Amino acid sequence: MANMKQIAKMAGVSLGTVSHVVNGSATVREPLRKRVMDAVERVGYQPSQLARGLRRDKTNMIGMVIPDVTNPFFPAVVRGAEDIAFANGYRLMLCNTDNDHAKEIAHLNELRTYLPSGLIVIPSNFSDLTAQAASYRKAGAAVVCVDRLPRDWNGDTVTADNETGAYEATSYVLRQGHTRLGMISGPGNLTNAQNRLKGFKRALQESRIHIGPEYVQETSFDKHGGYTKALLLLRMIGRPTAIFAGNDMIAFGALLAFRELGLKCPEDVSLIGFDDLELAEMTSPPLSSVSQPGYQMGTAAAQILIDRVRGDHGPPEHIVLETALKIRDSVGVPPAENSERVVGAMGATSESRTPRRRASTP
Amino acid sequence: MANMKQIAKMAGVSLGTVSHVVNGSATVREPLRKRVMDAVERVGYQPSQLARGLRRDKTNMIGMVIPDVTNPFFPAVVRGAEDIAFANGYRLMLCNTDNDHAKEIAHLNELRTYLPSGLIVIPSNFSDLTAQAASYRKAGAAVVCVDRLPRDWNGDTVTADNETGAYEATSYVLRQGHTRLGMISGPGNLTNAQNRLKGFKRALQESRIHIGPEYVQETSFDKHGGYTKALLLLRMIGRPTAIFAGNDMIAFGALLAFRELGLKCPEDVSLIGFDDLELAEMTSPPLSSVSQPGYQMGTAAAQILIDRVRGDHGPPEHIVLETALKIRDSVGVPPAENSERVVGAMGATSESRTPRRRASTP
DNA sequence: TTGTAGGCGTTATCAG
DNA sequence: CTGATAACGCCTACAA
Repeated sequence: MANMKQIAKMAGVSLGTVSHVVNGSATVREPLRKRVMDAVERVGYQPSQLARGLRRDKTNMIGMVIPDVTNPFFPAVVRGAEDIAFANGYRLMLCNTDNDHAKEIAHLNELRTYLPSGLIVIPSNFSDLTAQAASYRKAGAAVVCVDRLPRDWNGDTVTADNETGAYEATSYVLRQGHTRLGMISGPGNLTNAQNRLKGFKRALQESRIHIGPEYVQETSFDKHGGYTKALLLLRMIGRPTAIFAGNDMIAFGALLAFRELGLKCPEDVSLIGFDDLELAEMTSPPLSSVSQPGYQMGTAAAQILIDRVRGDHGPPEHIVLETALKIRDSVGVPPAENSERVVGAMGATSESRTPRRRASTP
Repeated sequence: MANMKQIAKMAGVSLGTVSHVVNGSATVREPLRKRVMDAVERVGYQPSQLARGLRRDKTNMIGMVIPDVTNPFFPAVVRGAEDIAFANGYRLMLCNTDNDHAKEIAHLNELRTYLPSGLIVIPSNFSDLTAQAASYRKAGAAVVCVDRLPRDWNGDTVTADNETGAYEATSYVLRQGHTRLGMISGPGNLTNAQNRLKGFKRALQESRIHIGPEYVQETSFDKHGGYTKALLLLRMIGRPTAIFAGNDMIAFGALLAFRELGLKCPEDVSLIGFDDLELAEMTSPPLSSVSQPGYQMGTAAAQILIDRVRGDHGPPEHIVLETALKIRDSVGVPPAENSERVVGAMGATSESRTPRRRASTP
């Protein structure tokens, strides 16, 4: 690959002049400039990002640290970030933490040796990024947190308005006449799960509806958790007539549980999710859900990051994106009180009937 | 961040010695070695990947170029690659091409200036990577293609056994008694789509079943394409009693079309997909599909790449992974011949009822 | 306006 | 076995 020295020789100018025209760091007189540009064109010269990064103490890379690309909500965020990054000449280094804080730290430590311009992080469970972020900032790199926030986070953030979204979803369910609601919430230490729970409770409160603590179950943000907790909720005496799932994956799991118990949705139980994944409309019945703008979360985060790199030293930004209630067919009116069919008597063996994980071929 | 010079000073040795102990490039006597290691530990020294890359003419980065992370099949591949990469000290730079060859080329060109160890690419439509790959190889970087192959590709490959998978799926459908099959195939220029079509045709041939060319529709690998083409197929006189979808997204679109036409699956039409996405079991009815090991495709690709970097100069590897037929509920016996309900009379306005794209919140 | 030269943090070569 | 020292490709004072 060609380098500046070669271009300089070809154009009959000094190496420094080449650098100046390439970077516009000094006005070079037209004839020289043209000679340089011609040489650049001719050999398709591109400056080495490595050398440049070494010299400038900063590369055009952005570390993107997420729990798991395989989790259907995150790719949208990644894609949004990549689009903005690419449009501005930045590249994304993708890291999966599996929600493991140790792995997260490991990634952050290694990433730093590439001198990225910044980090876009969807924190893992129990994340504490303050120390790491401080170290990155000292090196002139920006760190923005997305979707959920680590403990005591004081930097830039991009989140969805989880509380309002949950509030609206719950209110909608209440308006259909339900009074015994259940919630299958995400991990209690995740701020997004916390806020959705808060919205849920606020809506109940405003309607002066009380539910026992056993109606709120906490689990991980996945199908298996939703399945297990839905089973639990539905086997209670006085089972909920509607369930608010902390996210769509949980809702999908709940749907599996409904199916297993022979309960029809929404005739026997109503269900509403959060995320509005692309496949929510494919389930049976099509899932009502709170849509949150994953792609925009990514673009917003990348944009803040790039602004910071370009010298924006203002106070921390806290972008909160709106959610939107997406009504489909999974919420109906509550069943007549006396129609509650007892289920779950046969449930003793249900542990072994857990939904299969993704099939794998050797 | 600490550098070698500082470590050298702390340990009271020369810079070169530090390099030797860090890289094991020469045996350093124990006392010295220990002093160096202590200093390294104390300040948490990590070598600059930038400087190292500049010097070695190669970094520990792997460019991962895919059509779109947002497409549910690809994240598994990415994840597989990232796991192997991470375990070996490599990082992934993720690039989305949107199946646009120009964008693909742009990515490859820019990536090169980071001197990656190699590239894992899921080629775009009409991809021709021969020139680019040659240039990468000349620079000592490896290039492996995954899932589908560019025109005249002669390098390492990792693919699924698409033809066999499609053959088995089709045979299974035929065994249920169907004789009028339709196929909604992926883009004709994609090798994976071609091979699935080939498997489909081979199964038909072996059963001596002939279908007119209008029973094979080609479209893009997405829900919208599946929806449109399914509508078309189902409005034919003598419509197929079973449809083989080129991938699950197409199948999902077909399901939407069934729903719109009031056709029950599998009573009125059977359907089978390809990919076995995690959400195939959530649809109504649960979708039978050919499962292909995306994660393993990623790990295999990364492993080949790393082997190459480590000096494996053998002939091109062509890894073909097995698929597995996943039987759920979307394939049944064909409906009685005279029960074909005419549909589609009201379909004139259907263009406007296209499935919505993902909702976006401003 | 243009050129020169030092140095970013490493690795690798080559004396000692 | 250890220590200088010269690149790697680029940017940026500073000098001309």
